[in-house]
Amino acid sequence: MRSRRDRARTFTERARRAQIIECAIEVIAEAGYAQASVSRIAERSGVAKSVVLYHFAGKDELVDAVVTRIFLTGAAAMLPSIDAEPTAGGRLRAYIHSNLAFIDRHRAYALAMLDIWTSYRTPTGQRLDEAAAATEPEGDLARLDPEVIFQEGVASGEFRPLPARSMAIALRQAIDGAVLQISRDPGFDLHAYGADVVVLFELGCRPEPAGDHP
Amino acid sequence: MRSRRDRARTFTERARRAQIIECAIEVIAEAGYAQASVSRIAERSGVAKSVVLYHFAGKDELVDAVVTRIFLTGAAAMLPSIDAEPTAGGRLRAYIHSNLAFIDRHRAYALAMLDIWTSYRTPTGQRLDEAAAATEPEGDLARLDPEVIFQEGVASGEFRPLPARSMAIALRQAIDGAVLQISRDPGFDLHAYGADVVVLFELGCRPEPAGDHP
Amino acid sequence: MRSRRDRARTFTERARRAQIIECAIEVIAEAGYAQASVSRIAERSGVAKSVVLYHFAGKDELVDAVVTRIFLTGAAAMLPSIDAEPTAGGRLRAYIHSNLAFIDRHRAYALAMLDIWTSYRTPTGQRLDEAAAATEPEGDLARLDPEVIFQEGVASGEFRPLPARSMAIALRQAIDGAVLQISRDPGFDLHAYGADVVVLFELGCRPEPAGDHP
Amino acid sequence: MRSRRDRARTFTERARRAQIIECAIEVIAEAGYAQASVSRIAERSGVAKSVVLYHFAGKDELVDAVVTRIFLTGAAAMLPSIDAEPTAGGRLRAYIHSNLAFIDRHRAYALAMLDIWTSYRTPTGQRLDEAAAATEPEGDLARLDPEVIFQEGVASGEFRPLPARSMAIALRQAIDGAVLQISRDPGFDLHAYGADVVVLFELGCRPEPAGDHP
DNA sequence: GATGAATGAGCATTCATTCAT
DNA sequence: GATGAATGAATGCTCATTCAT
Repeated sequence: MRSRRDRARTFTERARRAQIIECAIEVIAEAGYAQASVSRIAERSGVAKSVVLYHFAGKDELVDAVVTRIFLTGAAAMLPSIDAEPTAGGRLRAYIHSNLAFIDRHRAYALAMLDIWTSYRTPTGQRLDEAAAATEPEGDLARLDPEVIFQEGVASGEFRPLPARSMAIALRQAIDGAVLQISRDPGFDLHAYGADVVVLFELGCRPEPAGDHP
Repeated sequence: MRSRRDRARTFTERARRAQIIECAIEVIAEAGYAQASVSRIAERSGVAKSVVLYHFAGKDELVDAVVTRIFLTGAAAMLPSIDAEPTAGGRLRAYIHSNLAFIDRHRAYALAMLDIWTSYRTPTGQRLDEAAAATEPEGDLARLDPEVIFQEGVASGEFRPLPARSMAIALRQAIDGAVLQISRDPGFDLHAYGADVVVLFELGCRPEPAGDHP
Repeated sequence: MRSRRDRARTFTERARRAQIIECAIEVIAEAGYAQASVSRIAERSGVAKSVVLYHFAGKDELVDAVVTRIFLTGAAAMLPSIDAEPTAGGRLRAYIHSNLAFIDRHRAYALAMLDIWTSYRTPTGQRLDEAAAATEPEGDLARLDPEVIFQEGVASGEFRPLPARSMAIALRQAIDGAVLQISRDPGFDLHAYGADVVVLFELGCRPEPAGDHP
Repeated sequence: MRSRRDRARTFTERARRAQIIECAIEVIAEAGYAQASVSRIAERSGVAKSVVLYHFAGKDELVDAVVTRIFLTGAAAMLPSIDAEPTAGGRLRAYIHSNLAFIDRHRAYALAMLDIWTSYRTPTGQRLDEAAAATEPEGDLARLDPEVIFQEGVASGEFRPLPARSMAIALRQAIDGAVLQISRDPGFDLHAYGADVVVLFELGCRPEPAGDHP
């Protein structure tokens, strides 16, 4: 669902939007989505509350823009590393490491995304998925879905015949778990955790040696 | 008048409390913690808003009761299966299967718990962990912490020398991922997913055969 | 306006009422009228909230009973001293001293009375005067009105031809001022203040010597 | 957005605030402080409840503004008359007359102030004194404290060696008594009462003639 | 006599949103 | 473009009162 202002924005308009989005991310990351009122976001941005709602049709559109911004930034950070890998195993490792590196470098982004992901609900109780899925670029979403990597690994024989969907769920959750950890303990070692997750999934994907199940 | 906590509650009181707790769980599961106002919970319970606050000192006490109720139900469902297993591997499997079975049988409980776990913040921004840790029975909490299982498996040589903390995070997240899935797709096959997670962690925990890395 | 239970109360009933009245006075004195909810008064009395409203038709009737209790106690403490004095000047001194002595000995009574006097309002905004005036024994009220003393002093020539009404207002207020003081500083010296007030009014009432206004 | 206090208020803002303060004073004067809810004040102002809370951070800030408004108006009305008098006796008369004149001309102000003064309690039970003392201009407060006048009169020999504190209490109470009277009987003659109080305190302060106590 | 339970009216406050300027 | 002002809906909570037992 595109706003009437989606096309042909002036430079100022784009700059203001970007600034407000950035501040919204910070506020959500620091105080949590529930405490991130339009007022607080405006205050952080140094503009009047009504300015925020001038640039965004409503709070939902702002959240939408925030999600898109985080997603695109994440995709830009992760896709090159992943696409550079020729093997499914390589892409799996690259996926995990680049995602955790992104989380480490853009903690506010990761925290905000997780918080929105878990807290955002429409008045009817639905989660983020629908609206977001509609606005996000299909292509990138697919390329960032680890299920594809697992499927490719199985198809090429690199991985055992594993259930790609279940593995993808477990992997996404393992990575999101890292965000939860840094929200509780900023000193949490993301790099080490990433290595541990890589090992877990490497062991969990390896084709069984012939004599393993005699 | 003795204070509400001082003495045993009457039958009516216990029944009402239980009913309100149950309704609160349903509302949280359906609409999310943020949308679960005292009003909505009362409405669902078929009583006036003030009745809820007559039986619970405040919203915090209600949430507390909800968390305790879910936790105790979960612990009662999981601990027997886990404690019955003599090996760490057996306990790991029992942990996963009993947890997913509990999620399947008490979907609202699982959804509500996950939502509270991720959404609840004290006014100062802290998450559930602290308050909960203080009020919940120490012993059960520890026995339900998968980190212990991993540590025991490593100690006994059943498992490879794995990082217990990271593995516990990944496992908890893998299980919570199942809750997220059923919230999006009630037809999601929890049993199959459980089996897949068991395999992933069995493979990820197995001691390396001597000649594995020649 | 007399409640239907005004006559023929059992012993238990009277005891309960007296106990609740006493507790109400304490609570009002300590926390202020606005904070003196039926709940708090019941709690202090060690009975259920509904018991208070079983013995008193409503909060207003309770306040009424409190006011009457305080007034009667005060009258009983003051009237003998006052009535024992043959002269208006003597009665004036006795009035001030006995009133301040009563305040000192029954601080909770005095504080509660002042608080009700200044804080109590009917929903329409009217002060205590009406309802109270209706229930209090006319005779005692009149004998405790300092205006009468001033009138008698003027009539007998003991006092200058002073405006009895204004003097009575000023005197009542001077005495109530003492209650305000102890509410702010319990160490306030009521006895010394009483002596000062006596001097002020003695000087203010003395007939002018012949040559004073040449 | 700059915080509400940061910079000069706009004309509209100042006007609305003044209007709401004025209405708050009226409501407090008529119905009493305890009954003066934000709702009633808004209703009287002809605006929505939320408008009041848009212009004042909370009820406390509104009450603060009310107290300041009344105090400053009163000080402006009284100080010139008092400061114009060279003698303590003159200042005493000016104090009483200017105060009663102010009460007469701004009846709502006087009633509201008295009600706040006697009814306002912080959640911890403290009265207005502390917070007010902190925010009000030190100088004016001191110059409006009658105790100083009594002390000066004693020091200069104009007055007998009287207890300044007790006299100040009695005087303040005598004046507040006038406010109570008009709240009960709007026809009460403030001017005449003022003259009576002046006489009372003149007689009560006069140095004793040498042969007075033979 | 006593009380637990229930309730509606009211409270201060927060918030997303609208609108005239 | 930007914003101050206004507003209604909703939130958690308190309280006096009613009523069946």
